[in-house]
Amino acid sequence: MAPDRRKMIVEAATKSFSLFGYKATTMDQVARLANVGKGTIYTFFKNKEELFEEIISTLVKEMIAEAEAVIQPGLPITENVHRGLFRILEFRSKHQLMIKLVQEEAEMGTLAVSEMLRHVEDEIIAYLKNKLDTAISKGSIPSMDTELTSFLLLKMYIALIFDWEKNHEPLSSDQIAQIMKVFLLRKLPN
Amino acid sequence: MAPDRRKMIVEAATKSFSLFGYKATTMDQVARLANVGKGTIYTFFKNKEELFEEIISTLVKEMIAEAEAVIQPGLPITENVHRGLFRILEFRSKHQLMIKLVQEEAEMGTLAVSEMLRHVEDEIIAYLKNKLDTAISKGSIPSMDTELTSFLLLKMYIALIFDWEKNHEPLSSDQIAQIMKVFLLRKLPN
DNA sequence: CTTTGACCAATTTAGTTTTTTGGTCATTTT
DNA sequence: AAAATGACCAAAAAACTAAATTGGTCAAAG
Repeated sequence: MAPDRRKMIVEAATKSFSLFGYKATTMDQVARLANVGKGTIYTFFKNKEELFEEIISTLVKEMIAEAEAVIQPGLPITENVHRGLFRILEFRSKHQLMIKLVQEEAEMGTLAVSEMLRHVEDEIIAYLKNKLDTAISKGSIPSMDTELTSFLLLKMYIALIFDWEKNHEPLSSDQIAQIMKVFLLRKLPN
Repeated sequence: MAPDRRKMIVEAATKSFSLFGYKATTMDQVARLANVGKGTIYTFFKNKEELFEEIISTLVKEMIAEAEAVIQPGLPITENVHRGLFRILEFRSKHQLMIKLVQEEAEMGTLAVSEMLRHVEDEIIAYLKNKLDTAISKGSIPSMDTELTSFLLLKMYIALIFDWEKNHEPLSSDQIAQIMKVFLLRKLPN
């Protein structure tokens, strides 16, 4: 039963990134936590950033699995887009690694972290766009620029959930759902 | 012909803030540029931040004057809101002081600057809300939550004009106008 | 062939000194 | 007397330095 070193490394790194952030996580620490020599890490990953990438990639997959889990085929597409997006942003604001990374970007502006968060955003938009394209081909919503719409939907959700609350009473899930419908049921330029 | 010292101070400070940003502008420099003893500044302004506030307040007034200048009473409200907002964001992205402040916030995170930019945003939203309230009372657009709508409109504009361009071809003014119409002509929850 | 940790250049941090800064106020100018 | 000034000060920031840490390598061990 040779231990799966790669897996141990990824688990150790995930834990450390979640706890201390990207910058404050040292490769020595990851090696120690993973019960592995430091050099071993470099047989699986070219460098620290690539290890980080693998972890974020897993996180994005989890995120999308979460979204898929709340989507119900019987419901209208507008409701499902809302549920999925809402779940993704909930995930984003509850998941320890995400919390830590967002915090690190805000207060230290670590470059690798900014790039990774941007990448996550792009993945969410791509996922959303895919859903919209399918819905259009099925005739559930009018044809539109799905790239632009996905982009706007995500930006709006982020603004409504994270920025609006800084000055106002939080919006109910229903209110947010209504706002989104305005977008999906009207034709946007394409 | 006693020189208007207050005015000279404000002009010198505006120039210096625009050129070097808030932090890098020293009160000594402002005094020198204004041909005034340093103590004189403090007979007009309680401190550096209050001087900054006065300048930003003037800038907001200019901004709104710019918006008013492109608004034409004959046009539909949706067109006018688009014109005004577009002009405001154009101003924001062209005006030297604004450019410098946005840059300073991004790369140094100066607290006083963040607060001031937030304040500017709030003023724009308040201006917009006022326009929408008037339009509703005249029956030009359906009744809606104007605070929320103004907030969303501004956030969307910023996303479309500044964020979208990072990955995509810039949108035409017409495209942006269309997106905005979707918002103004449909009832949002209130 | 895989794994390792001592090793190294390069970067970061911590500790210290020096300089600069916002703001005051006794003195000067008008 | 009222307004304006700039030398002055405590506090904050910048510059400098020494010390410690880091990501990554590689010869040796397993």
